[in-house]
Amino acid sequence: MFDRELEEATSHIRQALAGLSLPSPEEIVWAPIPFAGQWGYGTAACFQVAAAQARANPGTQVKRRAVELAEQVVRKLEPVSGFARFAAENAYINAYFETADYAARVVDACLQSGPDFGRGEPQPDRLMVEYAQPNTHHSFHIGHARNAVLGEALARIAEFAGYETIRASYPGDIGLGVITCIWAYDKFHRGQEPEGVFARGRWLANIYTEATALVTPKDNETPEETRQRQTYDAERRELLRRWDAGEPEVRRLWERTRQWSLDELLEVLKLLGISIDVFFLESQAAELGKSIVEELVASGIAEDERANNGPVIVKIDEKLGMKKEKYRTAVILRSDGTALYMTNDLALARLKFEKYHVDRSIYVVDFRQSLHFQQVFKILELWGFPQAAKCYHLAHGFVTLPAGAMSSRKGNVIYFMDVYEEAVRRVKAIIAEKNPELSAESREEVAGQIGLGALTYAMLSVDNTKDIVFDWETALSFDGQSAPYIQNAHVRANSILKKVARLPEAVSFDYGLSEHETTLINLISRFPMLVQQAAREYKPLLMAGYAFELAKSFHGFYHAVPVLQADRDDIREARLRLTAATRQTLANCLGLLGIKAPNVM
RNA sequence: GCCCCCGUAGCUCAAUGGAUAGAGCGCCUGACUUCGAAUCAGUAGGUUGUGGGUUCGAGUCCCGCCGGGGGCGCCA
Repeated sequence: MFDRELEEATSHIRQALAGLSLPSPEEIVWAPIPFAGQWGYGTAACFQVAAAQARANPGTQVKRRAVELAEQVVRKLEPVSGFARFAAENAYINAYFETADYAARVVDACLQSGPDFGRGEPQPDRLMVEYAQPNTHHSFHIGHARNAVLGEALARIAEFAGYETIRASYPGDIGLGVITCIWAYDKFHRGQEPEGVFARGRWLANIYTEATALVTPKDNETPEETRQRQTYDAERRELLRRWDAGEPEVRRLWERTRQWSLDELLEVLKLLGISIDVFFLESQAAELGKSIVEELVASGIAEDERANNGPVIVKIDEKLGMKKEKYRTAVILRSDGTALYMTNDLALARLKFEKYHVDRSIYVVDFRQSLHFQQVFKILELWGFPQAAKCYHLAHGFVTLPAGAMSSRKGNVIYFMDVYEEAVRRVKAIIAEKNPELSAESREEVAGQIGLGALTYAMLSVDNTKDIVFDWETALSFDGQSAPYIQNAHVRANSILKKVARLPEAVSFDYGLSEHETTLINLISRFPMLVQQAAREYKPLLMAGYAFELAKSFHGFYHAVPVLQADRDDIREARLRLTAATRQTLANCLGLLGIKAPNVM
């Protein structure tokens, strides 16, 4: 927002240094001055110059020299429009903005752009973000929710930052686990089908858990139990073979139950505000994958050990000439010729590049699969895909329970819908207490927005790499650093603004601004740059932290600074516009996180 | 054995190589006849696991060690 001014200041500094017969650093970097209350940007350029001198003249004290230099440079600096003054402080060169101009420019720019405030210029790269890939025949749990919420936030941020963004989902709809579920369904529950999308999905997931228990060896099995289990195991493997052979009866059973899971997935995604552009199903990738394996064997990248009852493998470290084992050996096709996860991911990558023409491909998958994706990307590289360098595995931590990992197979999972419903229940109780006059209709809508917001925020306010230990009180916290706190700031801003018929036209901020106001304006001015940074670093956390900062500043402002009751009309108008700009920025920022900004709560 | 991630306040977590390492929760003390108290103001809390190195400057980068988690040929 202040690129032009800072560029001008940069060239002035270079001139001043030249005037002192000193070389300029290659790059002069500006950062916001950390002290609250006064606005501006500062640069540590003098440290670099002093350091260079110290290298030439040993014995030079760098810090003292940097302080001297900053003072000398500032004395020689010509005024730059937009800046009130330059100051040498602590060896930094600080440029302070013209208060009234700066405030008006920030607020006007925000209100003029409205929902587009912070949106970046269109970028040439096309991105695909792949996320929300639970297996079918399971039910959507809180760990899936973290993945989905994180991927969606990334997609929104990338899109807003200016990249054309395609949202992709890749449910795993086949594999021995899926077949095990179908086997048990057909054997013990044939023809049954509960009412309701969520109830049905959950019911199917329970069958999966029960079925897994039936085929898993137990301690202290009786011979009778062992025989039974082995029979069951043989049955499900036979079913997999029949599936692979394409038997219509098995396929129909599979497709029907799969649809139950996909129906549930779509409902959950809808609830989360996620609209996927491209669905890849794992089962559809197998055929292409197998042909790719043949290609890799033919080109000498892969080795076919099937003649010796082995699988098809790629010795990645060897191919790369690595001394230490790092990427190891990847199995890309089973010895019986059936496709693996790896087979399918190779096919999928190729589809992304060749059919959807993506320049950058982002895989949002938990970090347990880091090696898998490193192998995929390296094989793509060996294969000759230039886009391999632009594949990125966003490895995120997973959601565990205080007692340990969740496991669909073991059935000890926290389902997303249970948490969501509990969140809504709690929010409703609070509304009943704090805002009883809210209409029943609004109450329903708002409770969903707040409850889901709290849950979403709890997942996005932790850095990608960290695990989240799920507990109800933390996940559904409505106080402190939480979505409801931020949403409440939005509501409070709105409650002021709805009392005026029309927002005043652009006004001057030429009065003594309080620190509360300067802090707000400073934060608002930084939003567009932050969007770019979050997109570049794949870090929704930055937006989550920022939204809280902004809300906190607004709450402070709201408490201490009168808006409607301001002493003078011009101050009142300026503060109304500042309030509106804050509301807009809060809404935009929450929107990037996939969190709704209600007008009442 | 090898590879990846993490270690910051009692707890949960922040901090583009830059200025005095910050929030929230919890504890304690205050503020609603006031634009909505789901709020605000204040108190207390630190040898950033550890030892070196690079740098004008390191929580951040490099190496070693300690501790925790994950992964390593036909699960996904």
